[in-house]
Amino acid sequence: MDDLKTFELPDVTCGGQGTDVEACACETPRKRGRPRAFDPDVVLETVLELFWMRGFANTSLDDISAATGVSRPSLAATFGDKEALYLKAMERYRNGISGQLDTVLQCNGPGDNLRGIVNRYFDVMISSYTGETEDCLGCAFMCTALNEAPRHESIMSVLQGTIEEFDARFEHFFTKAQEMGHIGSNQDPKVMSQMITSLTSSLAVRARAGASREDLKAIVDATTSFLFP
Amino acid sequence: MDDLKTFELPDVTCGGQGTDVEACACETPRKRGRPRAFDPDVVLETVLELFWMRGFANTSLDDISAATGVSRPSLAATFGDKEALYLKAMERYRNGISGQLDTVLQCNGPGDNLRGIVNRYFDVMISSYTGETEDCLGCAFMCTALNEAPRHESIMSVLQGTIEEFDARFEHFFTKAQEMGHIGSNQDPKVMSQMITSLTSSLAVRARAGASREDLKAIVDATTSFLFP
DNA sequence: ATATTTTTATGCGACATCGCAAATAAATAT
DNA sequence: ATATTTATTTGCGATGTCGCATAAAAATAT
Repeated sequence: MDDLKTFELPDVTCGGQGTDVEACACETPRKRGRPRAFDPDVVLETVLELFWMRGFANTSLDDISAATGVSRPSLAATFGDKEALYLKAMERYRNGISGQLDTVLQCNGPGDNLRGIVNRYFDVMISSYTGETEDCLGCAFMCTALNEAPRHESIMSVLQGTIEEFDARFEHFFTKAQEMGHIGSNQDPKVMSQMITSLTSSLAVRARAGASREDLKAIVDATTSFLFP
Repeated sequence: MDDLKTFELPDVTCGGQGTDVEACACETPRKRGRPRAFDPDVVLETVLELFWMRGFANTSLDDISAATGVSRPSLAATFGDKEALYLKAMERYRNGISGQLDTVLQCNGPGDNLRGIVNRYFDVMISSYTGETEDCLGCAFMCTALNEAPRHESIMSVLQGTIEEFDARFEHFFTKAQEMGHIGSNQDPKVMSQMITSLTSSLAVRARAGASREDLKAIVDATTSFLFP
């Protein structure tokens, strides 16, 4: 059962987070002009929260400026226009999730079975969908990018890329799992993958509509019991 | 196999559509003042298209006025403010889908089996998600309501109601199906229902991201073959 | 110290959006 | 015919939003 170790998926480039202005004196000879008064990553985190809860169109640069304490011209100089800022915030969001999935979608030693791994995956997603506050989060892509995709080619593109990443991840995962005999040779890895991604989008919708962590876990448990008996 | 006929679900109130101004002289003694120069239902159809493709915040009353030929004050007098107009358009959308599901989610005589019924259901949903143009539609609720829900209690409420309607519909459907022995007594109707609703939301997301009718049908076929062998 | 570079602060101008108010138009009731 | 009712048209004012331009500040290079 420990040959599940070979489940790990190829690394997804995970942008350098937590780049503190002061702490980053590791090797940088410090640039020429006036130094930035804010940490771009911290700003992007706040920006993500705003877009996530209010949507792209409903979030003004003034809102962002007020919430981050960074003036509009500084935002523009650092991130570009509103769309570029949105894309950077979403890229960070996606990398954060991807990094967690890289960790969780592999075997943690013997006794770790397929159903356990899949349940861990859903724990990660449920956490990201429900957060730590009372806010109804859901998936930041589904909540905001679905809305904007037809009007912004770049947003459509990143949405498609995210879907493809999830598909590729799970198709690869279940193909490997089948090769090792953890699912029957009569089952289709593609179908298993579709079940997982489908349930994922369903959880995202329900979370946005107010479902609790427990509600979502109950749904996941019932489904994984059925899929991995 | 024809006892599947008892599958039909309770009627969902389906608002009177196609109310033509002239054709509706059936019984109406015609109201007092100046008659309306437009059909509210036709307007709502156009309004839905606008909101669907551009989202709530990105669609201005001026856009709607231009697309429908109805001036802003007339829109306000007929439908109320922007939020009320959105809700009425979405109610019409939902009723349209519900009406189709009432028809399709019941047995059409002997030879109509569970998998056939579920496939018919997905045909309806795929049609509504892909439409007849080149536009990437998806689900109007997921594309727009997920975005606005945290900021508008009424939109959150109609989103929750729609989710509950689908859940109730399929839980009832599979409970009946199980009582009649069309699915094993060891299977959980709730889980089957979750599989269907999950796949539904997945199709909606994929459609919005550009998946074709054929792409979606392939996913549905693979899944229903697995669920109803 | 002075110049150079980069970021920050302030503010203006153009435009879109919404709600509302007043005047006009088209029907029925008496 | 006149009055009444309802819809439509036109237009104004307040607000929000974005992009840009200019001035000030804070660092390094020489």
